Order: sequence, then structure tokens, then C-alpha cells
Amino acid sequence: MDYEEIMKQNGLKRTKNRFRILKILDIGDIPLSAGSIYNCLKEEEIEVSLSTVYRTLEKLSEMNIIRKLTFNGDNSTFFESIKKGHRHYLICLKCRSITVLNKCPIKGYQEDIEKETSYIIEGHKLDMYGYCPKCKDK
Amino acid sequence: MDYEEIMKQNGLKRTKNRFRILKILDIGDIPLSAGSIYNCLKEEEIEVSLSTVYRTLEKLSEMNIIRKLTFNGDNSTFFESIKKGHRHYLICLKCRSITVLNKCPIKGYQEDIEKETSYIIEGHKLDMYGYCPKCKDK
DNA sequence: CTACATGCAAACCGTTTGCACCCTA
DNA sequence: TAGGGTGCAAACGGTTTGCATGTAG
Repeated sequence: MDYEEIMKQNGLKRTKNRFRILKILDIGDIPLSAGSIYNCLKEEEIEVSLSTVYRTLEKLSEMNIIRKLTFNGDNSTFFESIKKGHRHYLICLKCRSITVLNKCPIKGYQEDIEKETSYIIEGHKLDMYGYCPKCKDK
Repeated sequence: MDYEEIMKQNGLKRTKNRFRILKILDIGDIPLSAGSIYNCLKEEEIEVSLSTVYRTLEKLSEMNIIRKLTFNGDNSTFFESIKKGHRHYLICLKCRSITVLNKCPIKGYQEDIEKETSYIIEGHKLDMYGYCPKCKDK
């Protein structure tokens, strides 16, 4: 089901702003903060207010079209399209750059924890922290 | 090496406030926010300002006596003693309670990523998200 | 035409900082 | 008694919200 469908079903209007924000999140390969999405739009000479960006991101999160992420050491929230699938991240402790990791080593762990704790596990988040090739030598 | 030694070596004074905060972090078994530490102190009828709590936590983090943690969906930072060792967490998406998981499924993954990406990996963070036994039925 | 979307400015809230005073070593 | 520690209030920065206006359906 595509974005238009999902929006229609949830009674959301399909506005230019929403599609622009979705496009930015679809094209980029790393999670973006509200502020950097806002800056992308500005660079494209598109006028949107920051609050619209936040409100849009909130709506899209509620509709499970995008997901919110936070990382240790960052004071802002990041967003990425659900289409990116299940992934992990490698954060540089110096320059804060984000690298995507597609390999997931968890597998059976989730089921183990579910049995042990009687929780219903919805998902997990695994981030690696270290120094990227550019920063590690300095 | 104990806390006193570490503080002495870093030229930090050993004040009552610092030991009180360390004690709270040592006793508790789950990560705490600055605000909840502040409240603990209040309950013990100890007068400390919130900014002292923050400054202390910052110092202790720099000295690697405690570590900072952030979780998806929380807007505050959590702290725990390094003495707790390497652990993972299970966060309830409804009541936001935190459960500690001692099993770590990562092992070889870290080395694999190090080779693949040429990063120096310092550590990783794995959190599970789901619904706790109390919340899952509601 | 109606309900949702948006811009703007103000409010929010966790966190940080400047400054004067206090206390440990 | 010197230099770090602390309280208080103000500043900060990311995020949210109230309100009046704009626009999709």
C-alpha cells in the first residue's frame, strides 16, 4: 500500500508538504532530524515552517509510515522511512556521522527474552558506537 | 579503584552531594534520570539543586564512573553506574518501565562490523521495546 | 463549505550557564 | 586561602501548542 492510500485511510489530506517530506526521507539513506529536513526543504527553496515539519513527522509516525529514533549523545530525534526496513546504526562518537548496518545479529534473542520476561516484544534497537575512519586517526 | 581514588586523581573534591548521588546510582538497579535522582534526594530530605545534580552527573560521566543512556521515546537522559557492567534494557512502550537484561547476544558481531567498516568500535547499545506483563492485557 | 493543514509567535521542558557565595583540601 | 562546588535565576535548544488563516476534498 502506498503513501496516498495510507493517508486517505487515516483521513489525512495529501498535501505538497507531506509528499516533500516523505520524498526527502525516501531518498536519504540515513536517519534525519526535523531540523535537517527543514534545511533540505529550504535548500530546495520550499517554504515550510518548522512546526509543520514537526507536525508532519508526528502524523507520519503515528501512521507507521516513518519511525522515530534517538541515539546516545544526541539531543534531537531522528526520523527515517519504514521502507528502509529493519536496520542498525554505527555512530561516530566524534563527528556524529551515522552509518547504516544491514546485518542483524539478534534473531533468536528476541524470542528468548519474550519467554523469560513475559513481555510482548515489538522490536529492538541496536546501535554501535565508535570512531569512523576519518576521525580515528586524529 | 574506588570512587574516592578516581575523584582524587581527577582533581575533583569529594563532596557529600557527589557521594549521595553515586550511592543512589549504586543502589538502584535501573537507569535513572537527573530529575528522578533529584527527587530521591528530596525524599531523603537532602537539599541539592537540580543544577548540581546535572553538573555532578556530567563530571561523573566524564570520569567514566557512570554512563549516559537515552531511549527511543523518552525525552530525558538516563544515568547508571559503570559498576552495573554491560547490560541491555527492555522498555515498556506503555508505562515506560525499564527492565534490565543481562544476556548479551552480540559477541562476534562487533568484530565483524569493525572489519567491515574500518571503524574502531567502542561499544554497542541494544534495547528491546514491547509491552510488560501489566500493560499487555489492557 | 467544512475539516484538516499551516505559519507565526509564544509556551514548554529538560538541560546548561553566569555569577555570587560556600567549602574542601 | 585558593580553586573547585553550589544555589539561584536566567538562558538555551529542541519540540509543542494556540490561534487565526489557508487549502484540499
